[in-house]
Amino acid sequence: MCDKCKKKFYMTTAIAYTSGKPHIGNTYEIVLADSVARYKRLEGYDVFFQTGTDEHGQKIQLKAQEAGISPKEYVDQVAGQVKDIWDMMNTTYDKFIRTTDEDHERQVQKIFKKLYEQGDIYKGYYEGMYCTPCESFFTESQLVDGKCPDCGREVVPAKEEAYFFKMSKYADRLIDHINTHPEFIQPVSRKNEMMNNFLLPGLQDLCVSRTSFSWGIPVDFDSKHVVYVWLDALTNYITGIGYDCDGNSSELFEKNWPADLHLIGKDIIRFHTIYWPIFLMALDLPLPKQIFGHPWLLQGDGKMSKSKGNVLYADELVEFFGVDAVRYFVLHEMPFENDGIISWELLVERLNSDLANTLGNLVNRTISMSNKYFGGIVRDTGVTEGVDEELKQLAVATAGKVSEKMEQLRVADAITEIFILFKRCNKYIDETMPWVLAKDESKQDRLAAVLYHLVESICIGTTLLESFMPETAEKIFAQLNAKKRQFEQLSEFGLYESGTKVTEKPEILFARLDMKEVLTKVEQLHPQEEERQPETMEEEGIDLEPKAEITYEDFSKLQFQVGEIIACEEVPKSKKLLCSQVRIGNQIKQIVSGIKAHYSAKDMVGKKVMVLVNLKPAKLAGVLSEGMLLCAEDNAGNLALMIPEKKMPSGAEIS
RNA sequence: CGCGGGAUGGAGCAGUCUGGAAGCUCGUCGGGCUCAUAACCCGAAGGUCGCAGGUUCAAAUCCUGCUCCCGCAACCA
Repeated sequence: MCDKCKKKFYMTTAIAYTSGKPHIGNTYEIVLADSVARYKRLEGYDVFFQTGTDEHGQKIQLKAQEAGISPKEYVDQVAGQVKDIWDMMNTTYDKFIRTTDEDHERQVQKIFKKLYEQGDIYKGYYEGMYCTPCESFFTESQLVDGKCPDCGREVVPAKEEAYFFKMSKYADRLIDHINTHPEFIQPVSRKNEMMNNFLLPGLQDLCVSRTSFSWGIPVDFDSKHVVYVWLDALTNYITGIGYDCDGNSSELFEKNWPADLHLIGKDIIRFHTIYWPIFLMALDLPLPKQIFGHPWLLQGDGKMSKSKGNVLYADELVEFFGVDAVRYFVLHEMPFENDGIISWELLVERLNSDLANTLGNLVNRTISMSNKYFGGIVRDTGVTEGVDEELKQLAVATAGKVSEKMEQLRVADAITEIFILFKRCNKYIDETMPWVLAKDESKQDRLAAVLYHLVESICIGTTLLESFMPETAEKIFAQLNAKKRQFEQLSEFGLYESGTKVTEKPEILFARLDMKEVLTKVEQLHPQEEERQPETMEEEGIDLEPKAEITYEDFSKLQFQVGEIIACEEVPKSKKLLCSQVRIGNQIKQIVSGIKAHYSAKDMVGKKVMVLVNLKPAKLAGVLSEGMLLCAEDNAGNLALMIPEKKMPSGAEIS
């Protein structure tokens, strides 16, 4: 196919927020996208694959402040990290856009202005209660006793100037589009969610500017404001390929827009299926063809956490298992609609059984036999038997099956199809028993044919595998002295050049790993927290950031007393809160505490505990709390109430 | 009644929309084989498909109620 007649395919990932190093979950998305991009290229599409980083916002401004550097320096650092990980994962993006890129910023300003001028964006006021010292807005419901929840001071009704986007104007058009394009939102279950929760009840106008922080793209005609999040972030999909809202868009843009696929996490589906299409309508641009909200990769069984040493980052996993094994795992283990689980144990299991046993060993034994029996020369002697047919048929049918799955973005299933072929190859070896043929002089041609069929099948499977495990595919081809096939050739059997010599020393593709060894190493890397053993045991001490020194006068402001819990119940509608009636001397205070996970309401009753009594009352989950029960907390978040070491009367002062 | 997701043999998942013999991978057990990375191939055991009702000739699948998990949200005082 000539380059010009290739069909274009423009796809993107979400841009990563540069507030910190991306973890395995973020990394999953780029690998998923990369496998789709690579597969589309194999199928003959002219793919443009964009990813990048989202670098504005208050959070980043704060992080930079903490680090004592400028926001720009900070995002440069993190964006570098993100890019390094993307590159380490061997992903073939064509463009890495950063929202701090000059051309992006300029274009966002122009877009903002244009939308303002055509009346889609209007200046309004964000109304609420304002606490001047805290410089913060609060809604009525956030206030505590009508005062600032942060500092407790008076708040005044105030308005903050802000620009809003008129969402409702385009809602009907969007609803119509979604209804007439069932493929627009994937998986379909998300579509209903969007419709029922947001579109049908009526869209609120979206606040698209802020004055409360400065790290953002300034609104050029109103310099107090910076563009707020979505208008900045989402537009990367068009600015990255050269959109210009004055009509001078690049050729790249004209060729590639609308996008064929936005791959995003399920958490930001709303923004991509509602706000983004509406922005595009306002700009009079066609809508992307499909938005796929993938599920999340979760860690372990919930018990896994820092304290168990099972926090997972891509670079660490790659060190243990190699890039392709990690790619394989995240792609294969990730279901289509529900969240998937990743853990060291599962990773080892998959690596051993699928990669080492099924695939690696197949390649290895095939090459070994070719060397042993024919000095490495693989010949097609044409001596076929009935048993060959099944293998051949499967081999030539696999590409079609994989494509079908990929079309639906069922990447895990697509990979499974390829491995079905490899498993069939292993079975074929048992069926044909080359080692028996080898002992019979008259069966030499048959033996050669068997090995040829194996090599040929492996080549077909490996071509398909390249999208998911590029390095491994390359290694296999190198060992077989073969080349990647064209997609159209995958339905032909027998293209491996007869008489080719395979490598003499097959390299182990994936060494089996010992589960215990891996887990031991992991533990060394992330020392487990000491199991809490009630009696003895030297414990690991906990060091905290030291706080500023205080005077005795400061301390004496706090009033601690022993309180007896005379009743306790769970706070309805809350997950962590218990509401206790605490007798302190002769008065009873109601105290709400976030300790439900550690104490049941029944456990609490009768305990004499340490109470901070002169804390300003506050409402928690709507329930008044007039003090604080003091607890010790360990690194794992376990709580222990402070209880007097000897019997003390209720109300006894603690000082 | 804040929003959403989930519950299928020991583990991880598919199947649920469009009812019709409970499936996949791993693990376990037994057997075969020896070219190969203690790998490969075959076979078996193991599930009242969270619970209770209902609809139906037929329910993992549809309806109702409930329980338990997990995210997010919530002022973890």
